[in-house]
Amino acid sequence: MIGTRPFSQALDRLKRHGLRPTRQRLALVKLLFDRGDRHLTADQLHAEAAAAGVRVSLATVYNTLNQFTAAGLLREVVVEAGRSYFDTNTSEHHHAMVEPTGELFDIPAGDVRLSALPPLPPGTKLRRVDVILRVVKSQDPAS
Amino acid sequence: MIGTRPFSQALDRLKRHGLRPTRQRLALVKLLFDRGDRHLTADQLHAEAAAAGVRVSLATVYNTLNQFTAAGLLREVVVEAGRSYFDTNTSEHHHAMVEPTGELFDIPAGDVRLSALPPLPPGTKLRRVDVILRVVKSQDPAS
DNA sequence: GTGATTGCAAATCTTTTGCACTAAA
DNA sequence: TTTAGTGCAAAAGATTTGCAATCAC
Repeated sequence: MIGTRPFSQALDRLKRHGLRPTRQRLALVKLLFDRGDRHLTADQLHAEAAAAGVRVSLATVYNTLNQFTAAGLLREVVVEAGRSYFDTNTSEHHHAMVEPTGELFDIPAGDVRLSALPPLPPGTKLRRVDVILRVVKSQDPAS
Repeated sequence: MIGTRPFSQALDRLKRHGLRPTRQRLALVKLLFDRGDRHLTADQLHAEAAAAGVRVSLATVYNTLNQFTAAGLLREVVVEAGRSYFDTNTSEHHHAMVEPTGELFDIPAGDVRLSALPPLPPGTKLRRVDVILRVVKSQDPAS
């Protein structure tokens, strides 16, 4: 029965990461992962939940996004001063960000070639590399 | 007379960018540029000013940093969710950021080679590329 | 039951803004 | 003078937190 698939997928995803499957978490997991790769702020997800008839407080959305990130379900993307995006794609990749709207697009890791690593600050090791292409809507739509 | 150099340098820098040289701006320019490349938050600069005996309000520090950035004297760097750094190095370069302290180090642009540009979102043109190496203090200081 | 989770409101943190006052040109 | 710049306090926006009520196990 295909209709039950999304539910068990969401449930499995939570269980796999040791998160108790509450009504709110199940709903948020579905909103996040049922529609491909997404970049959402807490506020956007909260609005989506409301639109979908799911009652969740904004505080719970924040807490849940942080838990999901800590559990490895999501990745936090910081490209603008006062706003955090949560990315459902946790595999290695980069981002293009459209100014000033803040829209995000994925850039496959393979599309950006980084030379041999530059010297790191002493006593540190590399955890991750983020490449952000900051783009603007071009005045000339033909170019 | 060498003693007057820093003063006229600060004054020139402001004049060159069409900024009226007030007592506060002169003091902030000196704090920012007399000590090599720096990455500072508004709060840090405000604290430095206070320590140096310069009376400036935090609001003025924020406004001044934004004006300096708009005038091209500084560059804003966003690497952490709720905090903006201002970089006195406005030439092309990248950053290494130490977690979780937030310390920033410059990476020369030449140390990172980017392949041919990946396809950009349609109707946009590239404004800037930011590369952020996220590093952690290594447990093993010898490595 | 018992401990984890939620909702709400209040608190926190960073940054911006309104407005009367002060200083630069 | 005239206009730009400053300080203060209040406002704004994003995020976190304290605590009582609720839910999963």
